[in-house]
Amino acid sequence: MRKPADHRKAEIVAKVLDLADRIGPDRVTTGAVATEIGITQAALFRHFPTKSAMWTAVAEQVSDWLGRAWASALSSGTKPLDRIAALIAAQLHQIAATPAMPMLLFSRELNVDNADLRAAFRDRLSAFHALLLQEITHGQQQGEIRDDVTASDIAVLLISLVQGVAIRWSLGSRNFALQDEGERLLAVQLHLLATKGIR
Amino acid sequence: MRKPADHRKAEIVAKVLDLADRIGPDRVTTGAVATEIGITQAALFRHFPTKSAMWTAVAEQVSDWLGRAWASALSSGTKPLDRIAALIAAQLHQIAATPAMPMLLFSRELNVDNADLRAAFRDRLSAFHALLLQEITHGQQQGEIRDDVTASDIAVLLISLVQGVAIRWSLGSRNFALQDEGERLLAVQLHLLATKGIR
DNA sequence: TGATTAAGTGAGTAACTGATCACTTCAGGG
DNA sequence: CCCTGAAGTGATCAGTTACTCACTTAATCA
Repeated sequence: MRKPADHRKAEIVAKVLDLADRIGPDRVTTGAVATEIGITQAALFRHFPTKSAMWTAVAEQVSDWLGRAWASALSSGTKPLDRIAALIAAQLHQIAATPAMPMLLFSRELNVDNADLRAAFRDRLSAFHALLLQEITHGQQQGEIRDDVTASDIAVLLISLVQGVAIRWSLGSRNFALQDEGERLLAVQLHLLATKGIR
Repeated sequence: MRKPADHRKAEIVAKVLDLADRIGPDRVTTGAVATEIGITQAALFRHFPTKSAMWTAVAEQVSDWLGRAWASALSSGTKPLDRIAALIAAQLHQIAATPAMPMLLFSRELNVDNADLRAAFRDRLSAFHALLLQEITHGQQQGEIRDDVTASDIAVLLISLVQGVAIRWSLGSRNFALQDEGERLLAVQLHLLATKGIR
């Protein structure tokens, strides 16, 4: 059962992500990936020169997904608060669909072995920060968001919210719906931020 | 150069934490620990039956530190807001002093290999949540904290703040002071929470 | 048709890791 | 003074992992 190269590559990337979720990023071995796909371990190296290259391909895949999700979030709604909520929701959705992501952020692969992977994720995170910052600033200019707190601090608080919920979801055996819980807390935080007329 | 058993045990635990910080928790090998201490790899197993046991000892050490830090934080100040700030500051201080902790939360060792370790950390996290919850509730009763948001949600927001800052600090090569940045953001969040008289 | 070549195989290898074991060293108590 | 037992050593083992290589298979196309 031979498959054309691009198909196999995509299949490998998907399996790496799947295994990373099920057994942890640093437990993903070339052997496990290969046998689960149904080919020999040696065959993997026909498609990727090294194991690191597989992870780099995974990072590109995830980066691509995130980019698309953000773009579509930004094109929904016109009010800054709505767009912010859409951005956060997209982020939560991506994490739920790629449960290995929180773990991946702290994996040995990313932090020690693969500098490219690390750089890729850092770029993506700061891009998200920039997008949020822009919307928050607009929100403050339009009076939707209180301006007695700097936009950058608000962005960090919102990003932290996502990460905190994701961690709790990840460590807590995923015993609640990440998306729902995240959006509930987001509503709370946005309520705090929208409240104008400080005493 | 022989050392009494307790001293060696403590030395091993400290070295495991040190190495976990420098090269990642899952890269800590018995060989590396031993040679950095200056003994043979085999000698480690005079003090711990398995490698897992070393990690369990590490968890007990960290748990102990956290417990003490929280207790001392709670005994400082009388106003709930002060005590909350002290709790968060203690947490930030512990993370800064034990930089391996965020990574450890997502290590293979904790998530896959060592169920005891996992349980120990989860217990500690929920204990922290409980402490925060209590202080927040007091704060609401005394009118220091707005009560149009549930205490539990506030607790999650504060914990998320810590985790979010820790992640940013960890991924960003620690290019800012975790403690300062964390306390600055905490002040912002507490400002949002303290503001009464919503319109 | 026959040559080319991408995809896959099976059998390896070198390096590393956790753990074991027989043996040595040495301090303290009877 | 010698005996016991804790602490350490050096050699070694079995298992795992990433990666290699000579070789086969099969689809494509000139």
